[in-house]
Amino acid sequence: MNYAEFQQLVKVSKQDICRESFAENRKKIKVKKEKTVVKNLERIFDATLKISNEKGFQAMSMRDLSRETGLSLGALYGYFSSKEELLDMLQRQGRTITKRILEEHINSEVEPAAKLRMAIRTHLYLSEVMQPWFYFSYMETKNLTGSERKKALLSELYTEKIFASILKQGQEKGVFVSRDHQIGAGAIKAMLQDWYLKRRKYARRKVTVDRYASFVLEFVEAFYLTSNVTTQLFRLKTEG
Amino acid sequence: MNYAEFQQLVKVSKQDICRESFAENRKKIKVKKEKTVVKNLERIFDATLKISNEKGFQAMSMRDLSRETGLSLGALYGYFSSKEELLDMLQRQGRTITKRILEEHINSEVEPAAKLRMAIRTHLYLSEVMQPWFYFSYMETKNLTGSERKKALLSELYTEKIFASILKQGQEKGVFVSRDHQIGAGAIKAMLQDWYLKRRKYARRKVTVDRYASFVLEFVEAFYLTSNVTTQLFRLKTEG
DNA sequence: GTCTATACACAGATAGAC
DNA sequence: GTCTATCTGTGTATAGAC
Repeated sequence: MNYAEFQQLVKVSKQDICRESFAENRKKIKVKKEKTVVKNLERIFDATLKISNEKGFQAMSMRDLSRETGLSLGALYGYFSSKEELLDMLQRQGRTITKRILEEHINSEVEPAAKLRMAIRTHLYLSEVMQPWFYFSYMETKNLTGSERKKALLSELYTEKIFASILKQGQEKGVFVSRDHQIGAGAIKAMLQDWYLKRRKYARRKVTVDRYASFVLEFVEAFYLTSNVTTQLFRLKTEG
Repeated sequence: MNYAEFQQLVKVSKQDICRESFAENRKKIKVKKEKTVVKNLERIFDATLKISNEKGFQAMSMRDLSRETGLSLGALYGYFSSKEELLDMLQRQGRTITKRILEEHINSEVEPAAKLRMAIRTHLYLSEVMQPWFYFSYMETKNLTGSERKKALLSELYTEKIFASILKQGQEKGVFVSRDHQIGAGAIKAMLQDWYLKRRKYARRKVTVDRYASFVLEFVEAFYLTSNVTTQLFRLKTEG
């Protein structure tokens, strides 16, 4: 799985989910032609991400969104019934794609060390392709209300649990050193988040996804991988 | 330096800087009695942090702030001339305290490994005492404009540079393994940020600052500390 | 389906009494 | 110094023509 294939995969998923989402909300959405809905919903989502990531979702006015999408104020309200609903739809869509793709990839490995590598790489690739959504989701979760907020927070914890359970499994099998796996999972997640939250920094420094992925992996493996200790010793002896 | 002493230190610093800030902006601030200014400015700052961290600075209305501080709308404008200026003042104040305290502590150590430990511990303590400000600063930087935005971004990079230069120094002296110190500094900062951005998570799990600090240190040292490799080998032999 | 025009609420900010 | 009352702009959302 290389990066180009990954991009294609996400693009297909996006449209799939746009259609699914349309089917679910057929009653709420006034516009009835599926082709029109899918086309315009994607423009609306992209524009929302663009503007919100510049100045925040609250600060984005419907007039801003109208300008960016080329649709009038009235037309916009054919696709959602309130600004808050737009936020909910966008968050839901991203969560669905993320969950689907992460699970597919991680389940393709069974051995803990390989699973860990796959999970880290997949998450980085995914957040690279969908960077605007990841950033948006992180920054705007606090603006959600009620059940949508709950779901967003659960989804955040879900990713962390994936890493925690991989670490735990590896410890039980003896391939990982016995160290706090919950805080460790949080630390891994923090590093993965930095990739999409500080993307400009990494771009400026010309750090690629792959290089970042390698770094995170080495970092984590130096701490957790049992076999790594001997490797380090070897390096120490040969290098000086 | 324990946590209680640290709290006291920050509290004193806060009032100091409130007075300094008042001296600098004597022309802008309409209210003239220093005692009144320092007292009310602190209430205003605290209320702003409280409300903003719940729903964002943009979404906080001046009427919200009036309710929370107990001051009327008119009275509030005696302390700043616009909502944006309030944001700038608050960000500036936090940056000043942070920089001052971080530098004081880090400069008290010279040896790289000790300096690294001190830097990590101090940053965690500081962000624990000033958690509302750290969270606020992170979330609202994008709402700043012009020179204030620039200063905030520079200040963010400044912290990272501290870690990068400690790592580099250690590598030159041979106490740290030769590995990317720039990405490493970013990773350390990401973990430190997680502490104040996800504070509720850690509180729920009953993870204390000290335990988190120890974890981060062990994690980082496993990767960078030259001498650690032999320690790990020893542990591996004795534990199984 | 999409447009323009507009209703209505609420935001930030100020004036002037006390 | 602080209050209440108010000005003016802008926000979300809808109505009704095309």
